[in-house]
Amino acid sequence: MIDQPKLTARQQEILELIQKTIAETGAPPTRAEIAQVLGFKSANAAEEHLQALARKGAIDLVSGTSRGIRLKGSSRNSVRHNTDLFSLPLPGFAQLALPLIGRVAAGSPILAQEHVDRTYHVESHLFQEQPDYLLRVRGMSMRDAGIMDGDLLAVKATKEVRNGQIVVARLGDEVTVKRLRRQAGRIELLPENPDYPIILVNPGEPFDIEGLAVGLIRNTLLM
Amino acid sequence: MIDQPKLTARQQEILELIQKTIAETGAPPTRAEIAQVLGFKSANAAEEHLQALARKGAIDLVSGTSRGIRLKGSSRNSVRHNTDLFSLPLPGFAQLALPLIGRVAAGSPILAQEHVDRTYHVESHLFQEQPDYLLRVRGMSMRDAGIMDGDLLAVKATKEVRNGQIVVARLGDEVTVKRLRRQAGRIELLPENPDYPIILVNPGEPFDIEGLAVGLIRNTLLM
DNA sequence: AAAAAGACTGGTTAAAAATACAGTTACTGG
DNA sequence: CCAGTAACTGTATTTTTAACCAGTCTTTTT
Repeated sequence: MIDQPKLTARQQEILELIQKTIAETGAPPTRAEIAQVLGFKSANAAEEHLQALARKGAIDLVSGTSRGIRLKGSSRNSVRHNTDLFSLPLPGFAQLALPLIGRVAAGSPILAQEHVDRTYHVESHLFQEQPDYLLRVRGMSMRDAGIMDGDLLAVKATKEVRNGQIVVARLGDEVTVKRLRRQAGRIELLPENPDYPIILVNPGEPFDIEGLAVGLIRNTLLM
Repeated sequence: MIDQPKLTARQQEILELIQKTIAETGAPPTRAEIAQVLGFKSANAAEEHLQALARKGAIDLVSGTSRGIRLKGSSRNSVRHNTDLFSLPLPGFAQLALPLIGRVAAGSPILAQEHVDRTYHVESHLFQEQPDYLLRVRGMSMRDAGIMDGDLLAVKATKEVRNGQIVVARLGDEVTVKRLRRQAGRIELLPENPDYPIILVNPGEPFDIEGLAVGLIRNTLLM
């Protein structure tokens, strides 16, 4: 057998993670996945460990290909780790941590810590555009668009919104969800419920686009 | 074990290529690699074959993940998997794999493999009750309950439903989402849209409760 | 003590990959 | 004959991923 210079404890950990990922998901992990599982804040830490492992002959790296990690020699017949209850969990997919924003206090930025009720984790591809946070909807002004009181609106924090899209807007201290209409230099916020008034934004009035609605989650369907 | 509808010759070829690629390189192929080997000029051809294989239950597609192809059942000759595919991405956040059911073919069980479009992963505590699958809603019969065409209804596969809850019911070959009303030994399925008729279930007619609506996801909010 | 290696953070960039959409062609079963 | 399915081509867009650079801090090794 080819010699294998001894690995550091950390490198051994990385190697076992690779074996485990292959055993469980059928494919080697990406740098980002390794970093996530081991708690690195930078995928580069994983990259360097992989290069060290490749230098020491434990793995081969296939350049330019995703998940291009190949086990070599004795690494290939890996131990089954699954019986270990305390083994590290693995992501099989990209995950998003979405803070749930409840009431937004007057005047404060929407993503301020004190608004965060809790955090939900969902698959990042659940929505077409990646959201940044969840906003609990208050009131029925968007009822006819199927956005009900208590719903969690998935919002992407951007000011790049197109005409007719549903946006999160701030008018002074008030945060509201409405459909945006920009025409003839005028901005209107349209409710989707005839019982609510159209909001006209007059020039000079405090107004800001906080984000774009990209999806919706309702977890209060039971009764 | 779940049945596997027969594959076309081409689909069988794709499946064998996936098996071969895993055996030789240790990871599943990309769409582009499949296309190159089989001589397709567009990677989309591979994509469509993969989706067909996923519908027929031969593979699982992990959305948004490079080389996110997982062999299932008898296709998985050598690679041992965790019985139920799921480890947790982070301690404390149990993830749920929810198959998305698209069209439900006449007469077949709702969870039949060929209906599964793809699998989404969400945190298991996102909804009050743990769902078993997502059902793509068709039509506007529940509009006034905020359930719109194209929405993904999170459904718990149970027959234990209470009066007034929103359920997935089967009437013969038809699967429908309605509010349930049981009174005086009579069962009614109520739409939440005055344009749709109340469905009266007469005794003796084929009728079954497929599940309970526990939540909703809308990923088609953008326009 | 100085140099080297190990273990990271943080940011950038370009290629790889997934995936959507609009078509085309051929075949198949009512 | 028509609708539906299978099997593609071609284009486009966005996310994922690999890979590199510049640092910091600590532990080994010489």
